Amino acid sequence: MPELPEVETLRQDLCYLYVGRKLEQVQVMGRRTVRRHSPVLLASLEGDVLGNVGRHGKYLLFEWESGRVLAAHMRMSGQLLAQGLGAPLQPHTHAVLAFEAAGELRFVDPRTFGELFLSSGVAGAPARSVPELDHLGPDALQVGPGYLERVLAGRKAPLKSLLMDQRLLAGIGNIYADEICFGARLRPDEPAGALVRTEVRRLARAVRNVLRSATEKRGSTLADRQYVDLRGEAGSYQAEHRVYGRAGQPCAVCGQEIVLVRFGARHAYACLRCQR
DNA sequence: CGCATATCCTGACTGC
DNA sequence: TGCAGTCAGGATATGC
Repeated sequence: MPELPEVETLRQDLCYLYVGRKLEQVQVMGRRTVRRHSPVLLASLEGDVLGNVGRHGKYLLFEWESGRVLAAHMRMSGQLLAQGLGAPLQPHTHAVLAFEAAGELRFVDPRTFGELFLSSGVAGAPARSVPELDHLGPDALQVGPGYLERVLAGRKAPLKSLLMDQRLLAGIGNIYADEICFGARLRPDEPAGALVRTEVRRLARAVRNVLRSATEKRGSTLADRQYVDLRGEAGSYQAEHRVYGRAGQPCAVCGQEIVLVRFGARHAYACLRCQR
């Protein structure tokens, strides 16, 4: 389930493989994948040249030379895969973009939560020019301590819930929320508004450090291999996870057992000795 | 408004 | 071995 580091890895590879290439043919098989508008609208991109691939939070933004923007979100099980022209279609392939002399880009998604849509906005301008994404907060790599202090003040919801709230900051999901809380030495189930200034500063540093390091390692690929890169290869940040999925294992810092903390219907992995 | 909960969906896993 | 039940959790809708 791609979060910011995985989506950023996809973005970089997409730029390398497809920017400057002409889109030859679009096929949409999954009605649910293209659900915001008629699937045939995507075919109007045929003949367009890819100018850039941007990202805001977990959204990929394909910016075409015509000025149009194709947005993609993988949600839980979506994958973007680069394949040779006409290679056998794997199950749950919902869309295929065939590029001139660059093979096919395929959207594969068993659970069909992911989506593709052509934005009513225009490329070239900042991400704000995609009106469908207006509700998102700033990209998580762009936020600093001042912003976090402002949006967390007075909030009673658990810190982890707010870190994952895309309206506050965009790009953090389940795995990195846990790793960020550990990096900041803060309890994920603590009311977010209870943080004092030095703690918010630690949080801002952890957001940046964890997301940066994870992107350098090309993201996290778990045993279910729900996230793999364009070539189907795994990331390697899972080896650096300090708490996520490590219940029962000793904390790398203090040796105390990592536990699964439950709060409401949610849960988080944490070291309760290191984290407040 | 803020916060919690149900929903979408398939595949992997658990327990009988 | 098979099969029902549970869980995974990103975004959105709705309920309080």
